[in-house]
Amino acid sequence: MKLSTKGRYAVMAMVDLARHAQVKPVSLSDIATRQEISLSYLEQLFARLRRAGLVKSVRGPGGGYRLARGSADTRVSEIILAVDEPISATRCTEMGATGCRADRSKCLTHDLWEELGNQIHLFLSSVTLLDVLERKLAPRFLEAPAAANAAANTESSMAAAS
Amino acid sequence: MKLSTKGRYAVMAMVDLARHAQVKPVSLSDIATRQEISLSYLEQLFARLRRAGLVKSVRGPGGGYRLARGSADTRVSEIILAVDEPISATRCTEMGATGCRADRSKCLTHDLWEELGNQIHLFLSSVTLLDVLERKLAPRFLEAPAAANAAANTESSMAAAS
DNA sequence: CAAAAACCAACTGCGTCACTCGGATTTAAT
DNA sequence: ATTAAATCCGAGTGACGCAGTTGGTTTTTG
Repeated sequence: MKLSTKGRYAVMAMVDLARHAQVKPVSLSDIATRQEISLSYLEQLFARLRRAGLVKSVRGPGGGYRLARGSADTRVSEIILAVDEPISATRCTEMGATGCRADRSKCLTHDLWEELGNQIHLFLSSVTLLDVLERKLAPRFLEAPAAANAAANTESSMAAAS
Repeated sequence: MKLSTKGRYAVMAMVDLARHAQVKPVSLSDIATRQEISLSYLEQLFARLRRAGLVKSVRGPGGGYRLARGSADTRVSEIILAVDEPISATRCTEMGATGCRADRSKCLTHDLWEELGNQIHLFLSSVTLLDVLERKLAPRFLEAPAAANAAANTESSMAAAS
């Protein structure tokens, strides 16, 4: 999962859409002025979002976009995956068993990137548009037991010893 | 924290260095052939790693690089922060209280990106080079999902972020 | 019909990435 | 002393994605 400002723009726009599309569809020019994003750039982003089935469009005057599903059923990870094109799979990333698993010494880091991708996806798919609107992000990640924090800041001995 | 293939190259090289620098320093040409990375590109990466204090250099024939600290005391997050230049801080990201906090509606997503950055940094700083070598990555993150949530309250995660 | 909106395609300036080239310095080995 | 191995250094290059622009077309409402 790629993390770029492009995905951030898309999420900003989708949050704006979820916030203002209560009664009638929201035009992209409204979002553009509110979020200070270029209209044509928004068009490109929403073309992808529409193809991904995340929004529905209404053409003609008074038209605009609505969420295809509810704001509680639209996850941030879906938005980012919709607008970012899939990773280039340059070296070892994400290629199948043939490309990388064969040579173990070269791809010691493979598991690391895979697990990092899992973490990111886990976090972003745990947050819905409604969560962002209500500023409740990923309660599972904010439970914050103090013990975990202490461990997180001083785990050098742990990691080294084990 | 930016995630690019550049940081991945740096981590690959540093893992290779940690693996082979037992007795004598490791030359970049060795790493280049083993990891299939261009030598001059490695030179640029190691210039940054050296400036960041992660490696030490030995010049002349038989020279090369060593880890400045032990492999158990070198964290993946440090490597990535060393080679990736700081984020461009384009729109709202990471700017202080003045830039973004003022307009709440525009930056509903601010907390989301901040927390995502915290998650990524927390994960990558919990993995050392030794962990990668021994394929023990962040046992806390591989436990049962309920207990594995690396939780961070605001202060500690800010402190860890940088 | 006119205006508002979604649609669409092509192009542009810019920055980063991964890499190359051509050196210079340091230092061990002969 | 010479050679060669290595780090250092700066400049430049092709490709690519990002963010935006231009200039339309279609659809639909009033």
